[in-house]
Amino acid sequence: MSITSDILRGHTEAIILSHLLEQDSYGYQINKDIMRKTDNKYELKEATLYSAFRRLEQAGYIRTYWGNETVGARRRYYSITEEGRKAYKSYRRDWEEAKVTIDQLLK
Amino acid sequence: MSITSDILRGHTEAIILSHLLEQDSYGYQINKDIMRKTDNKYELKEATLYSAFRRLEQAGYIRTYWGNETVGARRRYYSITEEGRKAYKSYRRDWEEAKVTIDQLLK
DNA sequence: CAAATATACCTTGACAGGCGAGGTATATTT
DNA sequence: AAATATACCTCGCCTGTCAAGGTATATTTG
Repeated sequence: MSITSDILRGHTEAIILSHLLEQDSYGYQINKDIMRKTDNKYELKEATLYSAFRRLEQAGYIRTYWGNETVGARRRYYSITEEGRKAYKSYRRDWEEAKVTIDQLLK
Repeated sequence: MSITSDILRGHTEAIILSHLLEQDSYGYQINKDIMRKTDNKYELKEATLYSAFRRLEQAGYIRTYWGNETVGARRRYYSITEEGRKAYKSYRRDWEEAKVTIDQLLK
């Protein structure tokens, strides 16, 4: 793991939203995807993930529904809302700007 | 202000160390420098700054001494230690890697 | 077949960093 | 005389991360 909690902080929600842009998904899957995508360099801890889901739902950025699995454990799916897409875009702009600014400040 | 507290978090110490690489400085000046460098887009709040100084000193990354001003308010200067330089370099590597990873995760 | 592992969900409470709000003191400007 | 600028500092709140714990089902392994 090379990304600290403090760097992670503030990106969690955007990372989740980004994933949901592609397709609806559920917690366990999102978690695995992130690890796979980053060659296990980055792991969203479960507690972090679920608290982020709560915030995103609260904010109206995602909606949730239960999957209709007949075998295996039940899955709670999440889908991004129109508001969520806007929030994602806004976040992306902020991030591009923040990167430049931080780079400046680190010389 | 375009950088949120959550994005800022985790960069404060590195930003301070980076400033001290150039030359010894003091709190008020560092604060002003950062605002100037970023066209007021970024401000390190005083409470944030001073608590970071405490942590950096605790960690042995900076040393502190009082300036010998004869007029005006006294100044507490900070200088970076050899350990601090190492920490800065380590941080820089992490940041370069984190940028790539976060970009990946945001697609 | 019992135990371990994988899939899948969730909560609680501790911790740490950012920062609003407040404070002190000196020098200059209005 | 009051306001502003320079310069320092502390207290306590807030919020996001996460360790540790829990539940339930299905599959693999010894």
